Formats: sequence, structure tokens, C-alpha cells
Amino acid sequence: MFSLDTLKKPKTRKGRDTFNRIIRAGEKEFHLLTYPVASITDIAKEAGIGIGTFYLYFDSKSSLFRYLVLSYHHEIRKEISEATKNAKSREEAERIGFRTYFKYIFKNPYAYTIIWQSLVVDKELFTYYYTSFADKYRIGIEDAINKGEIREDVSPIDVAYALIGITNFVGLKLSIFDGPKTTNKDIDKSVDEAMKLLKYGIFAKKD
Amino acid sequence: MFSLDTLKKPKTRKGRDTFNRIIRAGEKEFHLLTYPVASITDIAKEAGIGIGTFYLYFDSKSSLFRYLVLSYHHEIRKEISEATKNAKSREEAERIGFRTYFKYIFKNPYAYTIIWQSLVVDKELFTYYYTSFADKYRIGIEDAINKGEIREDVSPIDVAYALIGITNFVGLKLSIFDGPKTTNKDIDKSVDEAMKLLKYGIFAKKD
DNA sequence: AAGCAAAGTGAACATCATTTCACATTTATT
DNA sequence: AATAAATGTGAAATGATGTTCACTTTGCTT
Repeated sequence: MFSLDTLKKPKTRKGRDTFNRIIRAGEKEFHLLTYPVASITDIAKEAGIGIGTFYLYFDSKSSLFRYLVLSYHHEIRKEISEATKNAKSREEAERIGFRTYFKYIFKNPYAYTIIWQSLVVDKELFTYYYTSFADKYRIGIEDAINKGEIREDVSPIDVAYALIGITNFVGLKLSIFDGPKTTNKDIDKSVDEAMKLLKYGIFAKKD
Repeated sequence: MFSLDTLKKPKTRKGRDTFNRIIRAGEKEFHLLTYPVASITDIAKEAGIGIGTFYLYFDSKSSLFRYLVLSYHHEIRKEISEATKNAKSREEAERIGFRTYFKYIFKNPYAYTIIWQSLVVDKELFTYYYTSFADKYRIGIEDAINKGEIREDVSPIDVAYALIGITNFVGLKLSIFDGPKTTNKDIDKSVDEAMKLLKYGIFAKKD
């Protein structure tokens, strides 16, 4: 249903270079101007190509957008799954997952707003993006419950959405609101804070 | 900077009725079609008015959108602040806050997508919406820390964003992904799950 | 019932963006 | 070198859409 296929794949080095320039230009323009404002003319100009060249590789403006969102989806899942592969515990996996996610959005500063824009540009894509993400997460949580690492009395799908919410909004703060003044130290601190929440909750213990 | 003022306020019953019809039509069309696709013609048709009438009350399409987002912002804050006014503890306040928020988004099924769309339609508005929300939340958390109800070792602003993230994504699931098949019971269950997370974290205790 | 402010209208205007296409150039292959 | 395949181009066709404005209707007030 949602695939990364494009209208036409480039077959030479030159073609691949142009294709990549379109991708990079699309990211930048969609991020900076937002989808409805960014025009194909803008994107072509930023990529240093003619308008017709754009339509050599993509059907339409929306098809480029969709390609970008699906690329991020694929990459983020891949990076998190590889990074957590050798985790010794669910707790360690969660910490690495947070960290990998935050690192990713700083390595790809345009990804964040583009993914969120999908709610406006293509509601089904947005739904696919988050429901499939949540479902994968849910399965991991169920496994951890079976191994006795996560409490049995939690609802895996609710926890999945809660954790996705935490990463998304802490990520929103780090990358959009605080933006370029965010340091690696800030990222590490936010990971620590999120882990504290997962480990101890937030309330003071009565004693 | 961001105010709820409109181009012109209606002065008669008839005018107020028309104004309200524009608001309701705008909500519906922006939600169903998304901002860039929903046209003034659509909105006017849905409201049962002429196009010119629209411009009697609003400067532009974007100004109606902004009015809607700011109304939600105002209403949500008001409802939560009133509902939690007499809470006996921070824990109770958090529970009531979750519940009030979820109830609100079911009472206003179009609010959700419209607020999120502000990232695309008006980035500054989006930033204002969430940063001011987070800041208010942060202050509440700091107060609770001072009263010894929340642990001293947490970062209030990070916790604020984490909690906003939880409500937003659990709310997303309830209202957009699961949609109309969500019952009151489901809402209560999600509130319980979120509270468990805040109280105990998610990991099993080693014993 | 006159007078006036408020409310209402939609054709026409001014833009503007996506996409096509006939043609040009570059690169790979024989 | 010749030929085919791939890549590149941008003016122009096409199709909207947001907004204005000259004008009409409604309803309140005296």
C-alpha cells in the first residue's frame, strides 16, 4: 500500500545525482516554506534543475512528499532496530531507542516538520506512519512483559502511544523550539529525564 | 501578539448567528479537507452564506484558522484550570487534567487536527500554542515540587513536554485512529494507564 | 414609515501553481 | 563513430482560488 517506489529510478551517475538533489531540495523547501507554499519551481531552483526534470523522477509534488515521509519512516525504524539489537534489557533498549531517535532528528533536521505535515498533506500516510510505528512498539512491550521486564498490569498499546508521545514532544522542544542551540549534552539530559519517568514515575514517594 | 480579536464583531442576533455558522463551517471543512484544500467557497457554502459575508467577519482564510486555534487554546486551558482548581493533590490534578483534556477533544472532534495543522499553516502560532502550554504546565510542576508532591530530581520543563506528549499521542489514538468507536470507558482506561505510568513507571520491580 | 446601520451577495479580477510536451543535450553501447 | 537510451529544459496550457467591490436586502430606531 505504501511503498518507496518512484515514477522512474535513475540509471546513471548523473541521474542519481539529480535525484538526490531533488530529495535534498524537497526536504529543505517543505521544511522552510511548508508543503502548500513550497512550489515545484522553488524546489527545482533549489536543486538547480529545470521544472521538467522534476517530473522525470516524480509524478507530482505530493509524490515527492510521500517519498520523503516513507524514507524517514524506513530509516528511523532501521536505525532504532539496529541500535537496540544487542541491548541487554528492555530498560537499556528504551534508553538507546530514545537516544537514537533524538540523534536522528538532529542529523535530519528537516524530517521532523515534514513527518508532522503529513497530517495535512496526506492523512492516510500520517495514520500509516504512526499506527505502524505504534504497533511495532506494542509488540516489543508485550515481549518485555512476557520476559518479566515490564509490569504485567500495563496496557501495551497505551504505553506504546505514551512513549511515542514523549519522544515526539521532547523532540519537538529540542529540535523545533530550542532548535540550533541544543547541544549533545541537552539531548543526553532529555534522555535521562525520560528514563527517570519510565523508571520511577514523577511523584514523590510518601515515607 | 496573538489575540482572539476579529475584523468585526457582529452586533445583532442575526450577525452573531452568521458568525457562529462561519466558525462551525470552518472547523468542519478544515478538519475534513485540510487547510490548503478547504476553500472559502466551501466554507461559505457549508455555512449557507455568500462569499462576501465571510469577509465581513474575517480578513482572510488564515485569519479564520488562527481564530479557531486560539479559541481552542483558550477553552482547553480554561476547562482544565477550572476542573483542577479544587484538586486535593498534584496526583489528582494530573488525573483530572488528563480526563478533561480527553473529554474536550471528544466534545470538539475537529479541534485536534486543526491545532496540529497549525504547524503547516502558521508555524509561529503552532510554537506559541505549545510553548505557552508547556510553560504553564512547567510552573504547575515546579509548585508541586516545592510542595514535595513531585520528586525534586526531575526537570520541570522536560516533564511538561513529556506529559503533553503523552496526552497528545494517546489522544491522537483515541480520537483520530480509533475515532468514533471510542467509548467513555476507553477514555477512562487510557486515563488510568497514563496515571499508572506517572505513578510507577513501566518497569517491573526486581525483588 | 422614513431613515440608517448592519448584514448579505456573487460575478469579476488578479494571481499563481501544477503539469505537459516538443525539443535539446548528454551519456552509454555497439 | 554511429546509434540508442537517458537525461534535461522551460514556455505555455490549464485550472484553481483568495479577495474585492458595487450593489441589495434586512431589521432596528425614532
